Amino acid sequence: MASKRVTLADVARLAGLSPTAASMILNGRPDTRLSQDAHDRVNAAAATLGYRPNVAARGLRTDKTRTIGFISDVVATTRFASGLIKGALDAAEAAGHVMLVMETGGEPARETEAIGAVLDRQVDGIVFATMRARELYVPDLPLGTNAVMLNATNPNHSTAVLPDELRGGRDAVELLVRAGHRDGIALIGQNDEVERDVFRSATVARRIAGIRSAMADHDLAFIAEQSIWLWEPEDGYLATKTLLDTRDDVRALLCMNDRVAFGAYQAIAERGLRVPDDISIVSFDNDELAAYLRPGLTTIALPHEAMGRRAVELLLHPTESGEILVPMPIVERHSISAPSA
Amino acid sequence: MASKRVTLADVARLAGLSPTAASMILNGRPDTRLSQDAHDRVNAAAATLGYRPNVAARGLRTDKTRTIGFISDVVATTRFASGLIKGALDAAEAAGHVMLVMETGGEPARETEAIGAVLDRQVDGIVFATMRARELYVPDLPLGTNAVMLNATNPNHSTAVLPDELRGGRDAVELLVRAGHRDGIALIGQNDEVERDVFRSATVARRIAGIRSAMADHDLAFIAEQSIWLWEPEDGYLATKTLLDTRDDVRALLCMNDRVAFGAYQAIAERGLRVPDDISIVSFDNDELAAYLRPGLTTIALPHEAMGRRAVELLLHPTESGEILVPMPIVERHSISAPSA
DNA sequence: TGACCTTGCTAAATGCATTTAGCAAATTTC
DNA sequence: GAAATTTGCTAAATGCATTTAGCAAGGTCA
Repeated sequence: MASKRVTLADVARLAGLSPTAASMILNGRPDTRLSQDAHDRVNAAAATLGYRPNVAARGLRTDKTRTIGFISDVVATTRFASGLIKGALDAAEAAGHVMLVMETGGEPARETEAIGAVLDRQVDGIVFATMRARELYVPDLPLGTNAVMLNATNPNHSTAVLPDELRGGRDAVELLVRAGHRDGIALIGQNDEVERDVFRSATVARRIAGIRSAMADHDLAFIAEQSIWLWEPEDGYLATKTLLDTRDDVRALLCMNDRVAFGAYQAIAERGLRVPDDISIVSFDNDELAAYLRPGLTTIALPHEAMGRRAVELLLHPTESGEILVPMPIVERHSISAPSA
Repeated sequence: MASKRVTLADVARLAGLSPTAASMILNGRPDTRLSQDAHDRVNAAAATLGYRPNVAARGLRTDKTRTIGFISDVVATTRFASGLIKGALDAAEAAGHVMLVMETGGEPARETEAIGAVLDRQVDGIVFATMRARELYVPDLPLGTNAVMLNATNPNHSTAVLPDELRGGRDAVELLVRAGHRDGIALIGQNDEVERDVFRSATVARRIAGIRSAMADHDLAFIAEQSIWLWEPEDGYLATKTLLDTRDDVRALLCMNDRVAFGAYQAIAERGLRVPDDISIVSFDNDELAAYLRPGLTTIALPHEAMGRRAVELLLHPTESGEILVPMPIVERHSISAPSA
């Protein structure tokens, strides 16, 4: 039959002391005047019995549960941003916390329910994450609940961990320029809606702002901008196909993400051209696809894991607030070469 | 200032009744003899105050927390199997439970720690998941803790949710046969280690067993078997390239997974051949890649979400035990056609 | 009218760890 | 040697919901 749980009282009894003493010793209370002998006896007793404090009972008293809530729209669900969870999980584990994961599909009702559910379990804080960085609706939280936004922003909760897209956008252009590209650069995935922000993402607008500012700094202009609404492989394929139908002076493609670049590869191959000899490509995200492509795709990575980690660290130790910008690593593979003469 | 939590006592006071009455009414106890009037007053009071039971306090008493533990090696982490989590999360939400997610990287020490952590939080049950279905080491659990294996097996915990790979393997062959393929079928990804099982996966051995049995039923034989160790795009590319170098009668490829098939597409395109006109391809997993490929890849899907859902349902309502085989859906896209004459 | 139910409700115990208040013995201080 | 500290430890309260045991008022049966 199920062996009963070992309680603090059991430990105290075995050590020949009161639960009070046992509690103080096991929690390492500093000012206590308990003897060394008492310490030894309690520690020994706890060890022999394999004592583990009941988190519920402790939480009832202290309001701390070493548990954090991770509420996201579709992060866990989708393969795109699962790095956010991984990073958060790592940081939580490192801090001796566990994570309650919830998905709301972005629906306000489920979101409210999710917040209630984690609050009922007295979480020490909540991370709100979104897949595509955007302004997130967050119902009022009881005062004193701390929260951090992950890949999201919200007017009521200023601490937000975001990728440094402005810098990332600049880096993508720099990569091309440094390889010698000046003419024949086209942009695939430009999108007014995105530039005007809001709908899709709070940060992708910055990506393109970075791109444009770096282009301007180098006195360059795109020879074409293929605007597409969705950024899936199919869209990238079509846009690139159209582009190649129209012009024959394309030497480099700046794709708004790796899935678009994936489609661009297909269109380029179909035309009998080669990456990077005929056309260089640089892109964003460092999706798993980027490594699978032949040749490997050079891309500016979305630092999902680092962001997830940072969010949890900030939740547990709020050392700074406001927008925390995490650098986007440059992942160089083989899709960029010097332009052919 | 932080508004105090509303407790059951508050509700009782407002309703002019004892906490006992309030508790019984809110929990819908059947045999109670409390008046309709009392019911109404308590419900009204709970509603006006926005009362939410403290899960820790309740758990202390009842040992039920409406929380389940999801312990995996690298499932959350990796994009491959995130569907397992999604399905589990859905089922948990549907049952009014929340999920504590932990990742152990497959390390026994972290695994033991994770089990301790979720047990400390009095979870109602634990789902143990692995990315690649395999026999999973699970430290002893206190008796009475229920557990189900997800995409994994374990001698001590018989309830295991697995994909029906045997059937899936057969279906892949059927797809080819039904399209008219009899000759010129090659297998990419055969691997003795896998067939002998254990190391890689408890279920992939069944996949290939299914393939072989269906081939035998139709009196067919592979014209070639390219054995590869890893099943990544690069490996599939190389294996297919080698195959095409050796023979020119290849009409159909049975790839052990979509990443291998992805590599096969690359090798086929490089040779100036076309899918499916020159070579049909069928594969396994229904990785996101499968939809991105041109033409779309027909594949036997790993039913991750359905599996995750099933595992949680079984954990909460153990209606059956042993191996629960979840069917692998056939996802038909455009990589199979009748063999050219 | 007295024994026995019902009905409608509540007091108090319980689960477990933490924490406040404080007691008794030993030691120090003047 | 009496008063004041210090040392070492504990009783009891607390947080919150659930649950067992049982009470008082009104009704029924004979």
